[in-house]
Amino acid sequence: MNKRVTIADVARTAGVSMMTVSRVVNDSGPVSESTRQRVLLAVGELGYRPSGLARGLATRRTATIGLVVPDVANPFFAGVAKGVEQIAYAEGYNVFLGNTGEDPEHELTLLQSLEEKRVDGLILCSSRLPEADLRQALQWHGATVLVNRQLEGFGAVLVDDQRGAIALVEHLLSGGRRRIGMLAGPETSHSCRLRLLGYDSVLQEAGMQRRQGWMLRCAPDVAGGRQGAINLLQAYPELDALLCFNDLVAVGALQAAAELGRSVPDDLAITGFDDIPLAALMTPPLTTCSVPVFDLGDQAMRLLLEQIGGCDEGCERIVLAPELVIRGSAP
Amino acid sequence: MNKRVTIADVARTAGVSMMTVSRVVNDSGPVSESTRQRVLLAVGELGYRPSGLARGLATRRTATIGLVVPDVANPFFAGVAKGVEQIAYAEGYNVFLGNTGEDPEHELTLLQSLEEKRVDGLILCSSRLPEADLRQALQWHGATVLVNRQLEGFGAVLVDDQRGAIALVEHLLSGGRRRIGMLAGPETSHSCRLRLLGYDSVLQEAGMQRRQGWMLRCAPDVAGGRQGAINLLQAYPELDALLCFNDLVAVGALQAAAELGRSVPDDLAITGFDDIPLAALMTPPLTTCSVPVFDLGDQAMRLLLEQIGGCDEGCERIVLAPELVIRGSAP
DNA sequence: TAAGATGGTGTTAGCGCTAACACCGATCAA
DNA sequence: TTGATCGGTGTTAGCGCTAACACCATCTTA
Repeated sequence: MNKRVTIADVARTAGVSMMTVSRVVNDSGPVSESTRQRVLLAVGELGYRPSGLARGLATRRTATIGLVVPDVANPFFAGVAKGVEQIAYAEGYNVFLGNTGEDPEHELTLLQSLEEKRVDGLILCSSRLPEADLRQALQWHGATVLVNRQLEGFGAVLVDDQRGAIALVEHLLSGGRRRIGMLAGPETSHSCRLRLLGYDSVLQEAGMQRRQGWMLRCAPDVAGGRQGAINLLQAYPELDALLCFNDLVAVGALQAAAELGRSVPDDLAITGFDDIPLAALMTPPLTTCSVPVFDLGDQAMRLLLEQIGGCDEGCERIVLAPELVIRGSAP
Repeated sequence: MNKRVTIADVARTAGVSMMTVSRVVNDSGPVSESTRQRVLLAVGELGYRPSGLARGLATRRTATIGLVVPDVANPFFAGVAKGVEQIAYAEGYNVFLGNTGEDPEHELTLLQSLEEKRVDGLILCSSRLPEADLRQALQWHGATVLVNRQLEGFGAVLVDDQRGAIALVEHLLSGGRRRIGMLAGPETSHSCRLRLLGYDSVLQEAGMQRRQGWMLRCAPDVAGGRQGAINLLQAYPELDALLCFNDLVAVGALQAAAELGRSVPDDLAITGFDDIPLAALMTPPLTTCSVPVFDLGDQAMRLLLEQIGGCDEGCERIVLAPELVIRGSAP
């Protein structure tokens, strides 16, 4: 690994000034065809690769955005990431994908290091930070868009979680279920709060307040769902339906039900949320609420681009509608 | 968004030189306790965040490594990523996760942009690039470790794919299957080549050459597996087993089998590879070959650290053993 | 007491790049 | 003719940070 080739080396080789090389490389400003060729030749010969660090320092742009998610292994976020990337790459931006592992502390350090990298923008999915910490962490960032979370003054792309939960619970009620438990997600999850709200409101309206204890929180993944369902079903065997925070949790619940000898859907109905690809593949396939994940990412990136563009219009709030998907786990 | 706070602002506020601020912020060199406090106060007051760009330019280190995978949504790579991240964060490195979407061209531009970002190291998983392109793309990179792919002169962490495939095929044979088809992955996949080799070698030894056409390539995901299986099974209904490139393909095949009215495992055995979490959750659960994904990432990062450390010992090749996992889809 | 070591601080000179302007000859309109 | 305009090129001055050294008090040690 010899010393890196710099723009000065190229300039010397091609017999022009550094500025001219810069013009050729970035296609900015006029350069005669013959010098352009000479420069490109030198670039190829030497294997010159401009330093993004130096360029970023000089231009105050890095052509990079940060995308922070709680769990890359969750297909939900993988979908969002695809949406973001598609637009980003088309616009010449790189995407720096960061994984917090559902850990707020890690989320904080990640946000900090993205700030030090001087990313041009930030998309933050389902932040698990308390509001005060979140606001503090974002105050020095430039363009920022939140996904699945809102915060006064920031652009956001959201799902109408409450409506989704309402649809699911109403569906369960119409299927004759009366003792509906809920496996909720993290307390700091904005989506979870809204889904709980929806759940409660339907029960209230039907004149059947939620029984104390029928709601249990668990980690928003398969293992968490399994353990949560076991705990919940052993404590309250009378439950005839489980409204799960998301599909992964529902998959865990499905597993737990099998282990406990409860048959789904006859004996116990189970619903998820998100409609990840896996949902349709389970036995029985999951009744869930489909969320347009790709659009979430896509819209978030568009909003971010507006903010970066500076037209100050990127702070709106976009709400996407989820859609009830009825399958075998709760027909 | 006011002008950014720089080290000079902090120095002025604290009444010291920039160098002293730098010493405090990086904890390098001696500083008296009283000035340290004064500087930290100023840092907090102004909300100073050092510029990684400027620092990287000055130190020639970015404390960042690049991790390139073909598909973040594949739990296999999510597992590898977790392994990499754990070690990386412990050692103070950030991980820049890049997704090629199985597209070689995108892979090239990604590698290029990582080079421009001057990452300190690169972990490249299951590269889909032809050998010549790959070598060319890596020649200017510093420390590099490959996962699931080998290339003369580069450190690599591999799975003994051939042995894994052999174990699977022998298991199928011992279960009485005689007409074993294969749903293979991309031609450029190193793992795929080895698994094919294993498959052929067992058949050869058993004196039963693979029938022309019993091998079909498909995209290495659920949709690809489903379509591939439909094509293969319609062309060769006599097949009594399907050796799938990976678990996602096997899941697709499972779907296809159901659609075509073939019962698994009675009528048709199906095997996967990787043992992603989903594999155990299918109905029937997948017989597969378990790969220690977390270790793959973990070892790759260790190797990379050795290379970065410069002890020149990071170019070994580490081969991890897969393990046959027998479940319902091929008992 | 002179010669060194040590802790604490500042100065200088880049790292590799580009914004902004300056310059020069050629072309063009009035 | 004069001045304006424009394509093509170079010069200067940073962007924000740190390596390397210089400096000056103290404090050792023989």
